Amino acid sequence: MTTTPAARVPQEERSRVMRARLMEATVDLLVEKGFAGTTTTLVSERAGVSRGAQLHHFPTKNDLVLAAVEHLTAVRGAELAAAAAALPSGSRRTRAVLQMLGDHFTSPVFTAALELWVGARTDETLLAAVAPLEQRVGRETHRLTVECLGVDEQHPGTRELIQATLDLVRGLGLATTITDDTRRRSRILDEWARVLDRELKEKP
Amino acid sequence: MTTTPAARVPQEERSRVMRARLMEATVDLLVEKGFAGTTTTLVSERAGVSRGAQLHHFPTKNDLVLAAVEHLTAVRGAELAAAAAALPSGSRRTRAVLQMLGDHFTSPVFTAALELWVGARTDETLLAAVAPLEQRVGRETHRLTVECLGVDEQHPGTRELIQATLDLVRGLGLATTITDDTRRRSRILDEWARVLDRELKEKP
DNA sequence: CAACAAACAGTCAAGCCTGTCTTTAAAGAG
DNA sequence: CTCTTTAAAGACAGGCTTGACTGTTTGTTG
Repeated sequence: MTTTPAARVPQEERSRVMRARLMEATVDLLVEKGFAGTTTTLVSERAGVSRGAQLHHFPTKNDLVLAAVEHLTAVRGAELAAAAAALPSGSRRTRAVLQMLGDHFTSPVFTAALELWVGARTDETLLAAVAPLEQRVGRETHRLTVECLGVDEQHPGTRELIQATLDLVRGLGLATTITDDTRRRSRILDEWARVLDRELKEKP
Repeated sequence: MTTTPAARVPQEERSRVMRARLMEATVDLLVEKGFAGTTTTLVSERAGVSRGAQLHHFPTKNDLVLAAVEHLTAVRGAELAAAAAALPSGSRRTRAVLQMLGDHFTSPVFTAALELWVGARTDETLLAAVAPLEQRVGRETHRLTVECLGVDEQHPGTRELIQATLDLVRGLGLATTITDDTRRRSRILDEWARVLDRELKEKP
């Protein structure tokens, strides 16, 4: 035989797969080794892609990380939307929404995003790419939360309480990266749900 | 002249000064360049200390960073205590306490601490040093907040509300490192102060 | 004042990361 | 079937960081 006639994959598809493998390896490594520990060499090894191929698709490390940021953004959106769809209804809904947010902000995707935020803080180029994306995600998350809770954003104070809720879970997520205290988190969210229900129910 | 008889400093003092210079330079660089960007070479340059002297006091980078963590912890405590002492009394006290916390969690010391947290997440050794210190600081901050607000921690729910408040400002601090939106932060704290006063006043 | 120890200074080699370069294989077009 | 273009592979050099090493100055102690 001269060449294997079986494997006949169009180059567009090949590229897509390669890029996906590289981006996913990047996100994995962000979680595992942190931003600084995510070297291009490790990424290509982890992805099972040769260094040449990697540099063909992503000429510089920034190109790779930027692509990974976009990829991550998409994953984050999908994950959250899925969780929102599976939300129960009834009296415990507020608590369930908080649980969903809490889970999301302690998941690996959050960890990877955290590494990017902190990395972007001292990297001009990365910041330019991360900031707008993050703003979009933030707005989308806000919208989703409002929708899940079924509250009226026009009512004064409501918008701020939702924002506070999101900042709270962000803070909880950050704390979790160092010491994972699930019970503590749970109690806080219990109480927060109570406050939220009370404050928001008066403004239907 | 043979030697300048004027400068006669005991070695203990010299060491102390040198170490302090190095630790402060380290903290500065953490803010400016991030954890990964804080190289030992940069630190010695910034501190105006020779490389030899640096390695004499801190044989490895970890030794240096660990010392910086402790130093930072002390600074954080002092800063917060000072802010607490200057707190006004009266009806707007709750808001003032939140402002104090908000300011603290957006200050350079917080930024440096953030870099250490994130760095420690993927560095076994660093984590072992940061985690216990952070727990101490956390408890101390909690205690201080309770004291400033003058609330009764025994009352069910109060403890969780205080914890939530601290996690909220932590989240706000994290968000600020990417996009500094002072007005947004201010409105959120306004609203939270209102809620807090209402929730806590019922439990004197 | 003399000997010792600590503090300080600066150089050096090893290892790692990034990105360039050359070469080979595969796909698409004529 | 051949030619061109794109994808993939792997070696290579330049730059940077870390920590070890040698030598010098300064303080302390007998």
